[in-house]
Amino acid sequence: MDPSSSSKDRILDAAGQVFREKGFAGASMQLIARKAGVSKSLLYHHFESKQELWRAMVDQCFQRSGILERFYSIVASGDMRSLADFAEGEEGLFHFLGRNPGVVRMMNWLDLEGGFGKGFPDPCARDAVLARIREMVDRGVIRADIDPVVLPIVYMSICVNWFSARWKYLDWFAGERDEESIDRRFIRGAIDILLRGMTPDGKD
Amino acid sequence: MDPSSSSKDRILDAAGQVFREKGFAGASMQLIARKAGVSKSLLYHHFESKQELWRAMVDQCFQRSGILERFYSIVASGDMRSLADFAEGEEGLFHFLGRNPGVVRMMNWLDLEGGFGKGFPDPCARDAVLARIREMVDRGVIRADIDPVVLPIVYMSICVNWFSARWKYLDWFAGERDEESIDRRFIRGAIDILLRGMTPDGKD
DNA sequence: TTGCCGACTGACCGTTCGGTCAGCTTGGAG
DNA sequence: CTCCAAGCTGACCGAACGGTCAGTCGGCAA
Repeated sequence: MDPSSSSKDRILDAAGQVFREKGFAGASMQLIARKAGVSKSLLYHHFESKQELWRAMVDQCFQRSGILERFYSIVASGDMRSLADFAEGEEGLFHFLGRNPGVVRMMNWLDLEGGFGKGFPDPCARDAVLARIREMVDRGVIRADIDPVVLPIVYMSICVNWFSARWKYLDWFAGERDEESIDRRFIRGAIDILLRGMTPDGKD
Repeated sequence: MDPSSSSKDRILDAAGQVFREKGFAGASMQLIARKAGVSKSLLYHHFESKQELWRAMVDQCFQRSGILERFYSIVASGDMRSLADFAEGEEGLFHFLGRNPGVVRMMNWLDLEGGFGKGFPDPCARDAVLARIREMVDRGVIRADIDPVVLPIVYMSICVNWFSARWKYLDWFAGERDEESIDRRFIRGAIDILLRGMTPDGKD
């Protein structure tokens, strides 16, 4: 842990590591303090409780990664000409999530342990997402008979689950050089299935 | 908790409820014992440790749901004439998982907390799954240029994540009668996307 | 120099954790 | 009836938990 940064930042970083690895229930304040190189008491000097530290770590995780801005700019802006911008491009959400596996894993803990922390996407994202999808349907880049509610959930599910369960599938990708190239291959393959479906000619 | 069943079964049932809700780290033997209506000591009479109880509960969960037999019969048998049998039919894996949300949620805990418990799909499933996909490609029911490794992972991801995060999306499905009909609508929509893709005519 | 404040610590609190153990009850075999 | 094993319990253990608190320290303003 970098000793030059402020102790509060070091605590947040350590909390990020421990919480993301073990979840809320599995993490202990002792371990976070040890990883940050400070006493346990200092955690309570900067944060009211374990839940408060968790919340702060979630906020920092979202903020530092810029996922919310990225998400809303992709969803709400009008400059998305095709699905490629949405999913396939290096600047698309899928690759962005792929470049931030920690955030995605944290999102999975939020799903399972529920409760505190704002979660993502938050409730107010719904209308923006649905409006965007409806617009893309109007422009003909998304099939009209697709369920507009199901689509974003499927999209998120694939990404969120991958970064929790990928360790189970590492040996399925025998021959790949490293984990990063496995990630890339999975994302490319998943986007391909999402865009074009698994059947030939889009029919069963 | 049904008092007529054996105490060991009551413990396993209670462990299932608590573990699935709180995960391994978040669950306590005290609470499981209380839910089962027995003393904590009895848990240790029937099971060596907390890990052993977790493992037994995972086994019972897999066995009772019949998910492994179902999975291997779907994957390995030759009587699957089309993708409909694999995914869309009421007897397909997707609907089967939808009818067993507890198993799916447990699988998500296994993914995140890693470690003990055999997990699913187990490593030896890989070859069977890949052979099956290759055969379906040969018969022309799956596109030849699809990544055969990515497909089953995407498939599992959608299902596993849905039953962990569905509480976040309940209000996205405004107008649906109950949670069961939401599940049905999601599964139908997700299978539709999986089979046919989100683009019209299967192209971007 | 004094006073104050925020950063920081170690000792400590009550509680709960996973786990142990001696001993009680019960029912079937001999 | 005796015996024994299995089912079952409450009291208990040391460790770890989240959290508190009195107090030390360095820096800064007056």
